[in-house]
Amino acid sequence: MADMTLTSLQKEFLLHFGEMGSRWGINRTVGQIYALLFLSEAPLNAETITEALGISRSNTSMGLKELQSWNLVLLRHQQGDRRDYFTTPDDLWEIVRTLVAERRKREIDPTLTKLRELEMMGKTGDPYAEARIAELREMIEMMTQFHDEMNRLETERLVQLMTMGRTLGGLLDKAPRLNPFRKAK
Amino acid sequence: MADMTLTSLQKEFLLHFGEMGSRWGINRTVGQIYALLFLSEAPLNAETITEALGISRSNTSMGLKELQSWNLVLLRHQQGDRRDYFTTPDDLWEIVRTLVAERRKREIDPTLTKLRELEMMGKTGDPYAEARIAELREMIEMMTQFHDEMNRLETERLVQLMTMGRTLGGLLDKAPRLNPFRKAK
DNA sequence: CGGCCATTTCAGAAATTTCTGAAAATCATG
DNA sequence: CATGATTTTCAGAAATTTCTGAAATGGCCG
Repeated sequence: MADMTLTSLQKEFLLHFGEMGSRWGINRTVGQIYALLFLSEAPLNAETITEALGISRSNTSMGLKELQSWNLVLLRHQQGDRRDYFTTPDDLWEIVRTLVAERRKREIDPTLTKLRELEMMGKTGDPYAEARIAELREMIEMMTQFHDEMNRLETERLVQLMTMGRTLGGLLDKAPRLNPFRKAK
Repeated sequence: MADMTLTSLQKEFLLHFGEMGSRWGINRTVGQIYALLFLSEAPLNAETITEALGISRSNTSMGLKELQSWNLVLLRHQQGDRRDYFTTPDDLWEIVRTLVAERRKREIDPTLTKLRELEMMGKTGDPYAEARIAELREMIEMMTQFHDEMNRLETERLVQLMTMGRTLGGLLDKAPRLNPFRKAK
């Protein structure tokens, strides 16, 4: 295995990601595996990760599986070595796009589906709840459509948009108004 | 207590929020309490919530405390009744703003602080990790600044921006370019 | 002050999630 | 198709989180 003495920088970063893991909807181990890969220039194999983090080999396997299900790691192979090596994308913007897409898939889309389903139920004798649900569905649709738009922009454009600062408000004056939308109460 | 027979619409919505709770970083009970308040036109007191959800009074108390720490519920009082009554804001945009702000506070800000702290460590003998950490910090700063900007817009403007659709890309051509930023590799 | 109603706290019980070691599956290669 | 290296699965153990009932706290009113 590559020498797996971690620098104090790596150690601290990795412990932080571990602690934050629970807040981000992944567990400590998964957070730490990700952090380790993120800071490693070269791809790492499961055995190296296991040693570096002092966890069981099976736990590493499950953690990597979880990261793969999030599309957060890339699988690489080395010439003449059958083991799997993992990395994270170099491009941070790609990472963020993936993260947002996956979170949307897990945290938003199922709710959108459920809301549409509830609206299909028809009259329920609770007009207030029906209205609230419809309103919520509309808002989520608007936000996911906006996300789709942002996602369509190339990275350079996205950065341009994000660094616009105060101009954002003024810019809207120049935009044609489409889809006039009722003002929120 | 107000009659707490739930309609089937309420029941389904509430169960869904309960299930999603874990994905959203709150627990089932907290999700259900929020869902119930969200669909109720009138504010509810703890006893009513307890009965409606079939949980213990103390669990309700803890759940409400959690929701208050997220600023997701409003406390109301009724004339001649000493009990606390809770609701959610009518304005969904306000709810989303709060949600995003709180998530940022819990999920992003501590990491930003930690990254800055790690950068203070100075030379660590791991230039790649140092560079990666700096790059991550820069990106998070850019995104949080963008969030601050969006947050500064009034709701009407925000809706206008979000409903712009395809025009978004074209609009950028009209914007003055500030802060040219290196293209991602 | 004392009684009463409402809410919070908290220690332990219950439920859920995470982790491990051992066994099973996979799969390239001789 | 047998071998050995690698990865995955999975049942139970360990750790963590959530929930409860009982006791403590808080505060209003007479």
